[in-house]
Amino acid sequence: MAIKKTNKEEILKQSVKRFKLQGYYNTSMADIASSCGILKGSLYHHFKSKDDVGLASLRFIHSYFVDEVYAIAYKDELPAFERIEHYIQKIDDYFLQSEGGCIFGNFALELPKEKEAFREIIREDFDAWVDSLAYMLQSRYAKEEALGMAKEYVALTQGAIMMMNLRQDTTEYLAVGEKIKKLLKD
Amino acid sequence: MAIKKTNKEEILKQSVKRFKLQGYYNTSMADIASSCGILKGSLYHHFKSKDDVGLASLRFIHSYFVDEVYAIAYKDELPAFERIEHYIQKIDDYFLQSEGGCIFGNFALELPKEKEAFREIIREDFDAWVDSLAYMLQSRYAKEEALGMAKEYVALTQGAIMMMNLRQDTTEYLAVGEKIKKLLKD
Amino acid sequence: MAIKKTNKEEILKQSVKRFKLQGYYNTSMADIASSCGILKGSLYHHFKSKDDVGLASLRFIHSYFVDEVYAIAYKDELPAFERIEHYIQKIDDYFLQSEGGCIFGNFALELPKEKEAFREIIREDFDAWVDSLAYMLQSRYAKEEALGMAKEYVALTQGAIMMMNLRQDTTEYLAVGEKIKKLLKD
Amino acid sequence: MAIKKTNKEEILKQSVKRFKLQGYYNTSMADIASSCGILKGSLYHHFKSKDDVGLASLRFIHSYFVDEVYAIAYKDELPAFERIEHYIQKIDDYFLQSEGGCIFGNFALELPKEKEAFREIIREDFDAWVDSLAYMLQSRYAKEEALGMAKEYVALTQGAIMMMNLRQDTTEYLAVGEKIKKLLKD
DNA sequence: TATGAATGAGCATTCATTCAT
DNA sequence: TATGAATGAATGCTCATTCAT
Repeated sequence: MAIKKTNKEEILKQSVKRFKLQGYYNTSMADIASSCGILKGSLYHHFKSKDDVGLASLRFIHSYFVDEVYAIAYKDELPAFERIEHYIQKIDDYFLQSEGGCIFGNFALELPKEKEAFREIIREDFDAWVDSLAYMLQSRYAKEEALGMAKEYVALTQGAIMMMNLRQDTTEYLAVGEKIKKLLKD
Repeated sequence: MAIKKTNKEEILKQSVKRFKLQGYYNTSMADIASSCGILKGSLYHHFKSKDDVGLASLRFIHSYFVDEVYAIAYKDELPAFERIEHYIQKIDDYFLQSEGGCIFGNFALELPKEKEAFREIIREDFDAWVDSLAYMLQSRYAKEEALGMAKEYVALTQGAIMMMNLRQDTTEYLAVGEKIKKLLKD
Repeated sequence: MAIKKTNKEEILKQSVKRFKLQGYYNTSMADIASSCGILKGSLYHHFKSKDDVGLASLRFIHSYFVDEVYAIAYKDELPAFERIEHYIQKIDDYFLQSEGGCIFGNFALELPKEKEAFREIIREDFDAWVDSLAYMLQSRYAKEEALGMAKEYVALTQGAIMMMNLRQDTTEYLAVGEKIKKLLKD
Repeated sequence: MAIKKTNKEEILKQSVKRFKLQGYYNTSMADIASSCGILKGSLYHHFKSKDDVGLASLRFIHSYFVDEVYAIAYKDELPAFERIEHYIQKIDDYFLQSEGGCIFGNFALELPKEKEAFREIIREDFDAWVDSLAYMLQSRYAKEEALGMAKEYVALTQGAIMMMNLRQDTTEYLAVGEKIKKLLKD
């Protein structure tokens, strides 16, 4: 799952940035290539199509979240509240610093139903997000209740990112994180 | 050679449908025209550019929501709970029956920052949504509290629509409506 | 030859203005219509095609020059120098006041060989110009010499108009008129 | 699928030919591409827009005249009359053999004022033409007089090319060259 | 006559993709 | 791998023209 530390990673970093800021269809292979300082023809040495770049971009970010964020939830050696604090911190770091919102949410709303391969990765990421959150909540809540709460918080976070981008105002988004943490606070 | 008569409203209905299902950039003027049974050149008799169609599409749906949905909130002759029940019913009718989610949310996540004219209408709609919801909640809650709740519920609804589309499952979305209604029940 | 004093004349005035400033191919029927305050479809009640408008525009200006300018040359009751002074005055009035140069010269250089109907009217106008000028010069010079001089002056005037438009400077153009007048001065 | 290799110079040769015969607006990118045996999309590998092709066409011909024609004027090691004979010979070679007249004059009369970039190159070429001609004439005439003569001859040549194209008759055009040469003869 | 809607072809430009070098 | 030239289809848009009202 870990992307090889080749040029591919640089291309994915640039394409994720573009896709988040401009959308998938509004980003051309030439845009991505120019962000990487290469010609668009050269992109095809690394990826066999634009969809391939798009899918790899999703997988790239998914890997990051799985390894660096969702993993925190399962560190059973730490108390749940410490874990959730760190978890929310990591999520905030990502969404507050990188412009353009969440590539999963963006692609979910932009791409048509037919792009099932994309939707599958997006679902996979949201599932991993929900599961990790629910895992922490189970330290206090029943399994089903924790799952319902987690689902709601993931949806709410996506909505809050949308509003944050639209209004250029972080308060609403930050309130969501606080609310989640309060669920395990005492 | 047979001349068909189209009107702006018909074009907007078709374009909204396309934009919601395929996204803005992935929908061509030819797509819209073919949905209307006319040639793409003929579209330019009614709208001067694709952006013009996009903006008019947003205004068209915004008008519908303002007149048919948000207006319900201000019918002071009815008890608040009756109003919110009707309000949620209307919103559900729209989002459960029309495929492709919410054009405001979709455009918010797809279009780049530079398309400020689009973002303005989207913000306007979300504001009207929040305000109308807050107005009903003020029958029981303080002004500030009601506003905060309303904002959260609009964001949550957008997130829930995203998940509903992604998972083809309405339960999470429906739960949001129930939760709002519960705020005024009893 | 005199254009009926209907709306047709107004259309021709506007189309000549547009053609001179923008060129023939760069002027659309919609441009002309908008200059007249009507819709492009309405133009076809007066002219059967764009070429028809173009040809009528040439004939319109040709008529003006024949009646109002070249005719001066043949007023045998006046001395030749008085005639040429008035003649040059009229030509200067036209080319110094109306922007965009000479529609005959412009069309001569823009339109392809295949537009023979246009070229014929242009040649007709230049012939009438040369002939009228030569007629005055014959008061002092032999027929052949006068004709040669006249041809040269017409060509020189066209070149001078080109330079005047290009450099936004009338001195070179005005020098041509003075030089012609000097040919009959004493 | 067979890939042809085109170069910029070949494209410019073909575009100049088309522009001279058909005019700028009446020549499509597809026309130029077809003259080069490539597809219109491929043109954009070499030029970023039609205006870019047009400007490069002007610069291409301007370079030719500067290097191959105007330069003759400054060969001080040759007597002025020999230089002017060679100079006029080169100009005649160009305008008598290549159909469609002078691209500078054609564009000057066709393009609207707003295309200032085009007009600048045209002015530059005419200036270089006037200056080189004036330089030779200064071997016999005072500076100011020589400059005035040169300006007149350039304008006259442009007018004569217009008439030559219109009447398909070279006599008037050739007379201009003879007249210039006579200024330094004897 | 004038309007307004439509046509169908054409325009400049962009796109994802291919491939010889 | 990277380049640069090419492809062929598509895109948004404009055009001259037609015609029912």
